[in-house]
Amino acid sequence: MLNPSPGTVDPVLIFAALGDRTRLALLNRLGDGRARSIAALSIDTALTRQAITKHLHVLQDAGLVASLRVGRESRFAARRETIDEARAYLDGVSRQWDDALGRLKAFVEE
Amino acid sequence: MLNPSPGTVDPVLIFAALGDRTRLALLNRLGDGRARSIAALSIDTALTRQAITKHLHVLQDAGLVASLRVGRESRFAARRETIDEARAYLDGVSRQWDDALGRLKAFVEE
DNA sequence: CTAATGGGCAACTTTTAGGTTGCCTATTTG
DNA sequence: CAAATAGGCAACCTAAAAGTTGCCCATTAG
Repeated sequence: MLNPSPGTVDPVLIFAALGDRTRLALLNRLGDGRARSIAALSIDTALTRQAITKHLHVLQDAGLVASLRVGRESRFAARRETIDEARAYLDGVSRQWDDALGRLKAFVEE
Repeated sequence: MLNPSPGTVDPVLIFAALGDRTRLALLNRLGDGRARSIAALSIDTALTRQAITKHLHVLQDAGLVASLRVGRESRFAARRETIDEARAYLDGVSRQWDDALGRLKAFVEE
């Protein structure tokens, strides 16, 4: 039904997609669960429709949004799964680092 | 004692810093809590020492690592706080999206 | 004291990301 | 059907990122 359901995505891709102000703003707008057309997402932004289109594709490649063509418009909606995947990754990092006590001490000693 | 303790950092900066394979690898190596010199972090990587240095500075600007000069070497260590900040941000996004039920339905209706 | 090691700095090259313009096609709508 | 709307595609332009090389300075080791 939707476009890409890429099971699991490379965390680097996800973080890179999140590391841009415009895309983070798009994601936040889509965070209300409503699917929106490219045109709808392009108003209220200084950028051109094509720029927004590119950003949406980056988000889609990262699995953060999915698209569906409806008539002449293509609607984009946020995907929870991938945000959760990013969270899980950071949780893993955090957990790994938990075991690493005495990190500041390690600054001094060799 | 350490270099920058930037209270709170722009999420975009953090995600952008995480969105690079080399930097994510560096972070993972530092995730054991040991502080390492640039030279130490440069072996086992195809890149030059200067390239690694640049990546470390990007990580530092994002608050993900801190550095301390010890004699002739400068040691870098991971900072838990900023990873937690990123986690908190994603938690917020996730929580916002929780309220958004019927997202898929919204694909069909206007 | 003289190597050798660890880094900083700056200039430079190359690749990629962000963005624009122009044009063409498909779908609505009056 | 004609005009308007929504997008796709491709070429192009910049600016920033990633990486390199070269050189110089500080610190440590023989």
